[in-house]
Amino acid sequence: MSRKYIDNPNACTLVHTMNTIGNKWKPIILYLLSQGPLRFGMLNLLVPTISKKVLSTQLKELENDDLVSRTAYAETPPRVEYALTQKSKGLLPILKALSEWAEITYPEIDFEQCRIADHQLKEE
Amino acid sequence: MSRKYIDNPNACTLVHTMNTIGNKWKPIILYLLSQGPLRFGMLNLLVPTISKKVLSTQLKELENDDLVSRTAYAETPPRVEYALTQKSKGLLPILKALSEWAEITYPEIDFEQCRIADHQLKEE
DNA sequence: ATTTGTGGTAACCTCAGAGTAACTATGTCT
DNA sequence: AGACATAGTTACTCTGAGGTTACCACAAAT
Repeated sequence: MSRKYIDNPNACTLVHTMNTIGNKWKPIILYLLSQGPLRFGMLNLLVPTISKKVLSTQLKELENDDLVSRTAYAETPPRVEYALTQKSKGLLPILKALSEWAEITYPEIDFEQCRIADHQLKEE
Repeated sequence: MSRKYIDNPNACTLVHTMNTIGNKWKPIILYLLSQGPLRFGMLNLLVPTISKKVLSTQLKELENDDLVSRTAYAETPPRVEYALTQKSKGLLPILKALSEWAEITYPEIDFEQCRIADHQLKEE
């Protein structure tokens, strides 16, 4: 047997990457932050179907993996801003490539349907 | 509010991509197949910690998404070969980029530890 | 007659991730 | 005094992805 799992450490890094960002919410969070820092409440507005608990968990995990930075301002009511880090900025072109790949590969899927989320958004 | 979920359909395609290949086993299956077609049993050997049932499920889903082709030969005992498709071949450079990103971003992680899987492999 | 090899399927179980709803701290506004 | 706003936490439930074990069909080999 010439081809062995042992010869494929790349597969391991892939598994790790998927464990890190390959879940239901993290790609979308990273994508939204790619356009600038956002507050907790604004993230919650932009992704109306995520619960505060889950959003909190995801952000904490992203912070642990150094993919998101958290800045709390000592005000009342509190203000907390989340932003991308150097590590996650390196990920952006890859996320973009994944996005384009899906668009090209599955032209029959209407990705615009996400717009339903718009109904739940308020104007600023 | 200028930045809306509605303005970010890219995020939707990301979610879709992650739903399609962002789970525990599919990236590793695709990566192994990138070096050539493999039979069911060989995939099971190369990923010794996956159960036959789960491997079967994953391959079926990949086939449904047209990311893997399944060729059964009418022999006894049966022989079935799995291979990448045009769609998944377009994914390979992106998977490679993800892999390299993880290696560069998390240099403290020893991705070589996957080699433990080697103990369970037999020579061909 | 029984075992072997291959590529599965069926029935069942488990547990982490996700969801829900209520609650908190703090200062400001009415 | 009470309501409001932000950024959470706590306690609870629920779902489904993944895991385990046993079994099947078929022909060839022993």
